[in-house]
Amino acid sequence: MEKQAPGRRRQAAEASKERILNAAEKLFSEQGLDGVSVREIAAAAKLDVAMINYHFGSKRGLYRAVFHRRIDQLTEQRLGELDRALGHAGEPPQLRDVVHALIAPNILLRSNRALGGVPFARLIVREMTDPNERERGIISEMFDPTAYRFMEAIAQIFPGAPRAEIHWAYHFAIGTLVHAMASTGRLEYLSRGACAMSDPEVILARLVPFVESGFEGCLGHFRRSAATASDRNSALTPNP
Amino acid sequence: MEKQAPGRRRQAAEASKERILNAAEKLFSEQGLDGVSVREIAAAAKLDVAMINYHFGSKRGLYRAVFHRRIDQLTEQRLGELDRALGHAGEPPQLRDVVHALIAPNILLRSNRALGGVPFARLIVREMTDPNERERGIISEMFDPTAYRFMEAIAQIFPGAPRAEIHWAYHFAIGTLVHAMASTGRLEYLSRGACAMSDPEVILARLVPFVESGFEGCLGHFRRSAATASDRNSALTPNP
DNA sequence: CTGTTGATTCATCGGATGTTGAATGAATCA
DNA sequence: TGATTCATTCAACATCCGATGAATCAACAG
Repeated sequence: MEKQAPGRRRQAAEASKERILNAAEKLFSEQGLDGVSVREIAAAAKLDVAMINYHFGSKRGLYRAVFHRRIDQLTEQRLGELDRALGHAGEPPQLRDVVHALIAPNILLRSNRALGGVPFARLIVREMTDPNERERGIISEMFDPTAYRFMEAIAQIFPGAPRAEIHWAYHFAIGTLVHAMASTGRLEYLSRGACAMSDPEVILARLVPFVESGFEGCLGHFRRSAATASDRNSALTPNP
Repeated sequence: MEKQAPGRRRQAAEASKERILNAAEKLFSEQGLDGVSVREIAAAAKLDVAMINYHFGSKRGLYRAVFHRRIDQLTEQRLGELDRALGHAGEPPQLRDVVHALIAPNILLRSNRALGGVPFARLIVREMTDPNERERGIISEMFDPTAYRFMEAIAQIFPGAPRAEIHWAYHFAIGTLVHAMASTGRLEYLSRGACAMSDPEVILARLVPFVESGFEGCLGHFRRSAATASDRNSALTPNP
């Protein structure tokens, strides 16, 4: 027998891990990996310090675990919406739908505590803007698969565009998205409260047109023009 | 006599401060405020640990000084280009010129070591995406004056646009810019080297059209339409 | 030359850091 | 029930942290 009733033991242990993960997610998002001590996290979770190393091996292990708890769900949401935007095969999708699929799950995440809420969104921003992110590989694990799929969708919409130009435009679009996820409060501060990031639909109604137009501005003149010989047949995904 | 020849004393001291500032700028940009110890900075500057507290009071004081050394020069550049974009009074400026003035100095900064180069650019990104930035106030000091002036220029181009919509679009534009300043290496990584951030002109030739189109997408339909009564006469800068 | 100023060095302070091994105790299993 | 597993607690480890007061030394003024 391998899959029995959870057992009060494992169940309690699992609850402890969740308490630690919740405290770590909140504190890491506010202060950064190096700005928080394991003692602070343990105190916030109302558990002993040693529990963190027992359950997660190390502080770094806990940091990784905070992301791992959310990765699958977020990736699933983004790819699901992309598939819906792609619709039936053969026909190029609408740019607006692809941009919405690219952006919406990440913005809606902010107001959905089950998906991590603002703390997890801030944490993603922290990791995405950290020049030492590579050595951890969390961003790659989280976003590489969706990135190439989204760029393929963009390539369908602008068939003549060289792959490098698609990468540039995609990079800019992600930048716009990341900053919108950051919730630094600077928009509210500068606008003296005239703007608020509390309603995700209010954000999306403005962010999606901005990014959509950005793509058009970068790639629009490739829409119906023929690709040059060197650009044709260049795959967006890397070759083995 | 108060302003004599510098004196070898002050001159040597000033050189020490510069050594510390350079080391701190590099290390803070790579590892963050909490990721670097004053001992590491002192070692990189080949000076005693106590020198940091002697010259800058505290670690926080050094952090602030790293920004202060660059603030004036950067603000001057940005406002100078904006003034040139605004041209002669009365006539609305070209959107492309305003966007270029908004973006170019920050991108050119990356390849100009005298302005801080990539390290200072990364440091700005770190500070801009930190939710605890407010308590330090560095970003406000650095960007508030220019922000309002740029938004006024945008308002001239889209006379019917409500101030809140201008704030939204400006916020998105800054996000695109900030991510481009980050130099995370992810663009190069995803594109397998097909794109590179080394040449600022290559970046600007793509980034400016992206942001320009973003503004158009958000505010374009306000360009020649009349403002509503509630929007008219609403100043962009805060009232006293 | 003499006394003073101020930059630099040295040693050290109290405390916080991540991590660990041993002890504890309760749920689980034979 | 008795043995065992394992989550949890406790105490401690070695190290690093930011900061400082006293000592040192050279440049400067008179």
